[in-house]
Amino acid sequence: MNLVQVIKALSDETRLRILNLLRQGELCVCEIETILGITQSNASRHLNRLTYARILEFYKKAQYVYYKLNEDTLKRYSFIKEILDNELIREELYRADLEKLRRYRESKLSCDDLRRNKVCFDEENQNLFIEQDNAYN
Amino acid sequence: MNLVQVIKALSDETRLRILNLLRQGELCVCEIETILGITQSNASRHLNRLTYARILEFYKKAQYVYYKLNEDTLKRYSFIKEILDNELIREELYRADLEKLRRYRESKLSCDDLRRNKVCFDEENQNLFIEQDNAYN
DNA sequence: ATAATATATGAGTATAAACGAATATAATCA
DNA sequence: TGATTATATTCGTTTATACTCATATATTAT
Repeated sequence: MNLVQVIKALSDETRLRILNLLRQGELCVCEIETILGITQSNASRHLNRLTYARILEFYKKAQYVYYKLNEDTLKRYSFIKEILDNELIREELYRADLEKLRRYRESKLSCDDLRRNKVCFDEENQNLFIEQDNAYN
Repeated sequence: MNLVQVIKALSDETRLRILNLLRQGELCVCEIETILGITQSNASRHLNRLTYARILEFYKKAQYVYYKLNEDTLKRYSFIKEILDNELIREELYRADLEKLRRYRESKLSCDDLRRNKVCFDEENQNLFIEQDNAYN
């Protein structure tokens, strides 16, 4: 892994959004999907790319895969830390994502709830809302 | 210009090589081409891209266009400075380019000489060599 | 064992990026 | 003025990237 490859791994908005979330602590794939409003396969692919560049690492627990920042890599490439700590916060998009994450955590809902109850984020007011299970789900 | 766009501008090896050279001071396009061994149109395009991202700026003097780092942008995005100051030097490719630049400057040849005499860099020993003008050039 | 769920991956498509060759433009020199 | 030179740009091609939909895999729950 050389410098250009690391920078390329950072040069995508969705991947920066993922790193922005994971800066607050580990998350499983379905949490990332839901908070960012992206498809499952898209989330998986971006997570894979960041892992390949060693910017992320993961561990499996039950049926979930938890991703988190690879601290060794952040130490080695201090400019990544600089971006995460000082640049992301300057743009509204990333601040809004953090707000969604905060509300999700505040709700005390689990990843299971997210899927079972089809929890979504209302794009207008950023609030969590829950569609209860019904026969057609 | 937002964060992703700046990072994308940095996510190419040739552009990093250009920035690496310009860290040592301004250069005109033909000097960059020759030292990096890339085509004129390629050099021009990458310089344009870096200028569009405000990482570079330029001024014209006679028939030449001189490019240099935009210090305001480097102050604003300190991670760029971090990359230029601490990361490039770690990889052989960029160190070799700096050595070519040093030899070029040591030779006291001008940009005019570079072109008129078809100065090239021998890729094996990194030395400058000069093909004298002749009727077939 | 079977069904359900979380995640990864394959296939196809659309878009972006990088490049070389040729041409256009603008400045200089003879 | 006409030729030369430095740089930018256009065009066509190739490769890389991002995305969706569908399917595969693996784990859990019943």
